[in-house]
Amino acid sequence: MTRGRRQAPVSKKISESAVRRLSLYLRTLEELDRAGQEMVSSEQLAAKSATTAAQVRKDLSLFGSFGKRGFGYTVEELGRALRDILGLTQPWRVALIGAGRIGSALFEYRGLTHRGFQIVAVFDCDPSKIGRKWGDSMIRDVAELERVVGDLDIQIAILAVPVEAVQGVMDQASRAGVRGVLNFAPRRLKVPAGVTVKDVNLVIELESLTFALSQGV
Amino acid sequence: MTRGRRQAPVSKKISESAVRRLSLYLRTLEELDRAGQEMVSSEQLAAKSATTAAQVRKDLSLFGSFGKRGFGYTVEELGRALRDILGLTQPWRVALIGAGRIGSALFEYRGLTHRGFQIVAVFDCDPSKIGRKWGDSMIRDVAELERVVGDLDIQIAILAVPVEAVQGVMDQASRAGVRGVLNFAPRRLKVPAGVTVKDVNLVIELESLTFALSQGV
DNA sequence: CTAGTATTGTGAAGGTTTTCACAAGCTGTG
DNA sequence: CACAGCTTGTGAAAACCTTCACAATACTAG
Repeated sequence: MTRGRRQAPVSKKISESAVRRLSLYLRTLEELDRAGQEMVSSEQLAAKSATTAAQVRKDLSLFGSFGKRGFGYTVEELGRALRDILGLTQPWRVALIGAGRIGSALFEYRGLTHRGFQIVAVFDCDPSKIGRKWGDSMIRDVAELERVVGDLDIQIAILAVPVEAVQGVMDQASRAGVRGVLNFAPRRLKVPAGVTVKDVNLVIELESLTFALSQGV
Repeated sequence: MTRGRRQAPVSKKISESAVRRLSLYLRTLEELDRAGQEMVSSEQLAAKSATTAAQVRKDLSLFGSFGKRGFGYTVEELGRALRDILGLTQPWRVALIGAGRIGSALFEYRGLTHRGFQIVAVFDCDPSKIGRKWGDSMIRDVAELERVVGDLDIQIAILAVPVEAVQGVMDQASRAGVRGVLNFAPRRLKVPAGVTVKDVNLVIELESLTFALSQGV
């Protein structure tokens, strides 16, 4: 073992919220890097990520020791470490399922490719859409999902289909070997073990907003 | 006080996650209602909402007592109670700021109006978009934001603008009297006290997904 | 080389959320 | 009416997460 950064203590269980903060830290670090800053303290990282210095240090300590006592963290080095922890050193190959409004917005969203998420295939079940060109890929029939996921080595699926269709599509996707899913339909999906799902649900966000607003009255 | 349901014990602090679960329960109840079911047990509600029966009962007990021992909850009555708690008895008037891809997808999204969120004004700063018709409203210049928010009695703003512009738009919105904000731009907003912000950030969702996937290896 | 300053990394304390387990209470039956 | 069966509502326990506080340590200046 070198005197450099230590690796993760053991495989502890990491909380969802800790992981989300790591993702925030990474964004902050990228901003600092663009601004040309080389070192950052837990204090500053916390201020820019809306948390506390102790929380930052605790979160990082779950994975190792990345700073220098008395001086803080190297922006670039900590960024690399976080990318490593979050699994962002490889590019991820993503299937977008559903070429409606949400699908279209996601397809155009630059933030995804910029972070290493490549949408390598788009699917729909509407015959009037299948065959149309989006960017330089073509909208495919969702019936081909199983074959294409294998052929293109796709690991992640984004489900942007109507709620009635989503469980069926999910079943196809998991049979095809997709291991991670970002689900925009407002239904809790049943998935086999080994498949991870994250839900994005605007109504829940809005309702937690209206709850807060009504409380405040 | 009648022998009916009791009201909230006192004004305790309610956790964000509890509120989000209430929103989930409400959706489950609406599904059950459409299916014609009249009663539901905490057990069943939990199964359909991906949590535990004890959690359901604890969450509800934060606000009062809505069930009948030995029999469970009346689907319709509990639904009404949850709508009341979440502040959904009034319709909410929403401004959509940003008429790009995301804005467009949100504008078309039926789920919002269905839940009582009315998009009563759309704004952009791109002169080529201002004046265009979307549905039966017109895209307005974001410079008019302050006046229109007052005139139309808007309480909530959805920010679907580029990250560089978002803090400026937020400042305008809070000056205009908006009290709740759903922010799609990947930047933590600074807001005056009394304004509540919820962030929606796809990159964080995807990165917590890739974290899980890389761990699983 | 030593003293001084700054900031990390981390056990322990404190706080919050979830789970457990059971008394309380409702309804149908005999 | 009394009893049996079932499910709620809720204190108490357990698990989990955040904050505190300080020893360890890296670097700079003298």
